[in-house]
Amino acid sequence: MATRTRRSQRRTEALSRERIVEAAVELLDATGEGGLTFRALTERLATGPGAIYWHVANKDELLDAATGAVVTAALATEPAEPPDSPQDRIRAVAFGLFDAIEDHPWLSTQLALQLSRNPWGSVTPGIFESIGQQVRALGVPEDSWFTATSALVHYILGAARQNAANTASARTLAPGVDRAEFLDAASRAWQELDPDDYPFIRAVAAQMREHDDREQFLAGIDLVLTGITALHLPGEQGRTSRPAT
Amino acid sequence: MATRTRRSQRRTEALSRERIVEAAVELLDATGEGGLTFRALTERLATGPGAIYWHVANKDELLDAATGAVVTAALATEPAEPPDSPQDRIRAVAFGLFDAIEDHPWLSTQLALQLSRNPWGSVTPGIFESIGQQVRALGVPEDSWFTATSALVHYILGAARQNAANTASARTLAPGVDRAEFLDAASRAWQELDPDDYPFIRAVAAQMREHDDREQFLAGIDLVLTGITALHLPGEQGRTSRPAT
DNA sequence: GTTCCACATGGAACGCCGCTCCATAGTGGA
DNA sequence: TCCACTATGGAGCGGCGTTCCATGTGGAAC
Repeated sequence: MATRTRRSQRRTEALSRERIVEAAVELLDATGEGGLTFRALTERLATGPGAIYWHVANKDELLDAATGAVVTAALATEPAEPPDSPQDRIRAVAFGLFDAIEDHPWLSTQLALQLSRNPWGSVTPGIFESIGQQVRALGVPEDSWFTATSALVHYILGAARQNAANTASARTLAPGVDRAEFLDAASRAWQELDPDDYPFIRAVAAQMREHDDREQFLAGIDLVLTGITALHLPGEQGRTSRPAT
Repeated sequence: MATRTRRSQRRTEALSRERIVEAAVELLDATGEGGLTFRALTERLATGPGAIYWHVANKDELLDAATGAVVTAALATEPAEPPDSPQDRIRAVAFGLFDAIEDHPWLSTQLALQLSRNPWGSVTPGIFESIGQQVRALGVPEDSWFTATSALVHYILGAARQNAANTASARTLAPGVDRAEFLDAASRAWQELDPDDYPFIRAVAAQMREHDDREQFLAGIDLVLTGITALHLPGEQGRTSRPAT
């Protein structure tokens, strides 16, 4: 967040970390994960590698910054109808990330990498914070905050990733075929798996054909929310007999 | 463990896809994700790239095969005490994956990549199948199988990944410092974040210092299981409970 | 026992990558 | 006016995944 309000425009347009990250996001959106190259970036910005490396340490940092920029924007967008409960706010955050991952397919991979490589960088804590604040607002006891938030975040990111992968596969494998047709074909392929090895996947394949993505995603969130409510807020829903740890 | 009963040994030892994958896993374990190189692999196997490419299409396929081999082994290992309920079997599968990811840090990244790139390859369906069969055994109605299984799988892989990232960070950043000291330091760092931007993370940082990883992991699984039970098995809420560890 | 050929091998080389180095142009302060 | 410093862009390095191809090899056919 450097204050680059100065009028120091050496060339037609000043180079800045912000402009580099912006170009990186555009490049990723346009050409996919493999399309972000320092050579492609230098061409698009009409400069050389040295100039870029003056503002950015290396490619990983650039990818992190691009991921952070998109995620921050996704977390900042306000939902259409203002949520009036913590549950609705969690759903709003979840769909914000869901849509961002669908709009930027590379984000899926990048978030996963960020979560496994340096989980406590700048991006992940932002997501945890957004969800965690609502978990707290639900009234979950403090010693369960981390568990509840983890369950929500991991489901949200995992399911959104899987959804985006379906969309991407549909686009890549058969550009003319739309998503529904792709899922239909995939569903039929799963049903031809060995019944002895994959009885469950075969059985579940049928419903894949006619499911609504967002509804499915929402159902998973509600499942986790139900678990949180039942386990930690015994007054409001079913009580369970499991003693607190 | 490899059945090398064939007599077709052209050289001192025959090259085979199996032996290549085995060497790749060893290389990944020893030198990390970046250590798997076709050059390192040719040296270790005392051969040339051409010989390897005869058995394996490209590096991605090799990584997939290595991931598949480790995951299959993890799913196949029987738990110490035989589980007698679907819940226990789910916990056993979860800990099998948890331990595998902890033993092979590269697996974390690789599973995430596999889930986002081609989610319906050979590895992911195996995991879905293992969990899904137990979800079915729980008595969950068929139209909720996918949702329940997704929630479990995504939590398991996400939480295991995060745990492995902590272990790996502890090893990488300070080889002499053990995991507890690392978490302690990280916890203190989080508590110094801006209270306005990160109130939740700050508050949660304290419990990170003294939590037990496996217990925490288990608590998340039980949370999702509770959600499944409460939402889909209204009559049997007590069934989620487990004996105190 | 000899011939033969498809399978299998390993080394050389190609193109692209991230990244470093460096000469130098522009710019604000003394 | 000059200087010190920031910022730039191009040339080039080492390493990567991958391809190509000449050559070795062992079992089947005769």
